Amino acid sequence: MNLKHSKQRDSIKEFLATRKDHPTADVVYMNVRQSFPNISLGTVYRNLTLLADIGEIARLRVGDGVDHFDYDTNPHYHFVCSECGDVTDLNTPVTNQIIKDVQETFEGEIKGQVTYFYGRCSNCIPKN
Amino acid sequence: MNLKHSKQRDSIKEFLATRKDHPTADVVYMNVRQSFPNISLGTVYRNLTLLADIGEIARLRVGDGVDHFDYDTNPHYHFVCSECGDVTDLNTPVTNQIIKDVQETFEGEIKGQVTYFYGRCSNCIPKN
DNA sequence: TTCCTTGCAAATCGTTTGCATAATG
DNA sequence: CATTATGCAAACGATTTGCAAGGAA
Repeated sequence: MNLKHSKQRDSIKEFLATRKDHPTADVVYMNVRQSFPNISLGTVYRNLTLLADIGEIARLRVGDGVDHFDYDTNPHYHFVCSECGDVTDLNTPVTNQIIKDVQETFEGEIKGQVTYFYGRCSNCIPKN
Repeated sequence: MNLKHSKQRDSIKEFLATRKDHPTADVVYMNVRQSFPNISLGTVYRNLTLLADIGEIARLRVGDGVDHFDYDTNPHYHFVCSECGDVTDLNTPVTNQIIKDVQETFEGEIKGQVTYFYGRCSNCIPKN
């Protein structure tokens, strides 16, 4: 894979690096547009896909029908608020034990695992 | 929610009950059409959504961009083959311990958890 | 007769892609 | 110069929805 430098791609990575939440392509687009008013959604999608493919960022499919992107590629759990849709990091360490357990009774080859937790985030729990 | 009987809905449930894999809406449509040649994709989607909402079936979002549906609503893990796309059940028991662990360090309210495993199924592993 | 359900088609949403042009190495 | 990246718009695939007609209680 032959890469060439691009200011747009840099800007997308930079933006992602500043966010601890997990923006969608559209959010990335809205924000990067402040530095590159002419950037197109297509370019944003192309670069997000490329960066995810080469492992510089992670694509998160949390089941809400929209892809989220994460600058942090270290394995960690995510929480998805069913009410506001926010995706946040959890700091419980990820274990591989479950993969070993499952592998024991499975004839295929398990390469990985995706887990996300859902519920109500603290902001969405009514305080009285 | 006020439900009325419908042959189409029955047929969709019946079909799902016979399958241990996890058909997509389109697959359900193709099959139910054998009994109801005039059924529309919209009706299939509407009923699958309805049945999932009232908890009679489960909607699986395994990250391949298409919703799968499962007649078995008991909590169990799923494996997704990255090569052929097949979704199969795993028989490793689901534990709630991980939820308790995560809840310890999380201010929100965790209601559930979704895990799927991916890799190569036995059919897709080359035999030499 | 009420109102839920259907079939049909059009609409929506997120994402991808073809193409001509611009930028990079 | 060779090739990758861009902007734009059109295309796409999965799913949803508006509407008038049909069916269940």
